[in-house]
Amino acid sequence: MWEPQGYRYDSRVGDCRATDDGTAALGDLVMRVARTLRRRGREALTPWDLSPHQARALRVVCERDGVRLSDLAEALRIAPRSATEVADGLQERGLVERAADPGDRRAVVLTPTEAGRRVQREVDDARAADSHELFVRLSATDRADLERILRTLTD
Amino acid sequence: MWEPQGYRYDSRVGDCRATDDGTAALGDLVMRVARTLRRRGREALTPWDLSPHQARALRVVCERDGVRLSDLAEALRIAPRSATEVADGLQERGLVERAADPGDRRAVVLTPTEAGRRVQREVDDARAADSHELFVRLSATDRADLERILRTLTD
DNA sequence: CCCACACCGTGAGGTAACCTCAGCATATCG
DNA sequence: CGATATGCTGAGGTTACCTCACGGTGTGGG
Repeated sequence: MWEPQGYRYDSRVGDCRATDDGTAALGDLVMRVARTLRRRGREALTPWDLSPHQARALRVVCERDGVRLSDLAEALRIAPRSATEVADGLQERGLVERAADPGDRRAVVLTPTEAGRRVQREVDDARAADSHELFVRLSATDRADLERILRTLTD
Repeated sequence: MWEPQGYRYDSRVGDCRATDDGTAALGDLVMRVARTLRRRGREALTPWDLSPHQARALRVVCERDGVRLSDLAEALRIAPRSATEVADGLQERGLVERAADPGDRRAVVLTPTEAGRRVQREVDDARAADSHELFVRLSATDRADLERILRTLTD
């Protein structure tokens, strides 16, 4: 019985070796939690039939309220050409609109439609609810500790 | 100036909303650290020209010391057919060997070659060193707290 | 002023890593 | 012993990337 659901780049793995001081297991643990988050995030997106990338693109478009395709590519860390395709997908779904940049007639700016803005809000709420559901099991002090510790790891 | 290096499914994002109790930011933080780990893990793999998936497959083969293709597929959470291709890649590099399963002549078992075992050990060491390098910045108590907290999130 | 040059988005076409389906060889069970 | 299930793989499709080339547009030096 095989079911597709899974995606690539998991990296949750087994145990570590003797010489270790626990740091290897930490990496695996983080990856494991991240995998859970990613899976749930993907599932949370299905009602809108959006890929994670599309959701991210929509978020960028809504946040900056008008993005040039090349800027979107940079934000998404994909090649400029690929941003065209992401924009196509969002436009097909009626979530963004293409318009000529008044300041530079070569450029195309993506702006959110009303539907796009609404979907973005709903997706954001769903994501927050999902994250909440996972982390609410921690005590308040654990949450604070976790945040502090993770923050020292990201700078 | 565009450089490919990046891969998909990042999901490190901006801030959360007012109604929130910090749980949303926690999700983003975890994803962020995970992204760092994944990137570094990928970079650590380049000397052997292995994809993350191949490294994972090699690990499974070495751990279980002889895996049927269908079991590998299950471990990797990919379709059985796709395991054939992963095995092809590893075999081309001389890291695993195909052999008929003595107990079931339909099945093919993958066994690590000597080179495969060595590479697996080296990759594992590199990964451990990498994880160490990241987490060693934390105090011992922070590391213990982090491990404990993450463990309560994975059950 | 204009022309070489850089930059914008996109068509064309390629690749990697998945997938499903069909088919052959083998196992298993009534 | 035949029906049915299982294990691997060839053939071919999909998706999400990529590079290259091109036409339309800005820009700075002669």
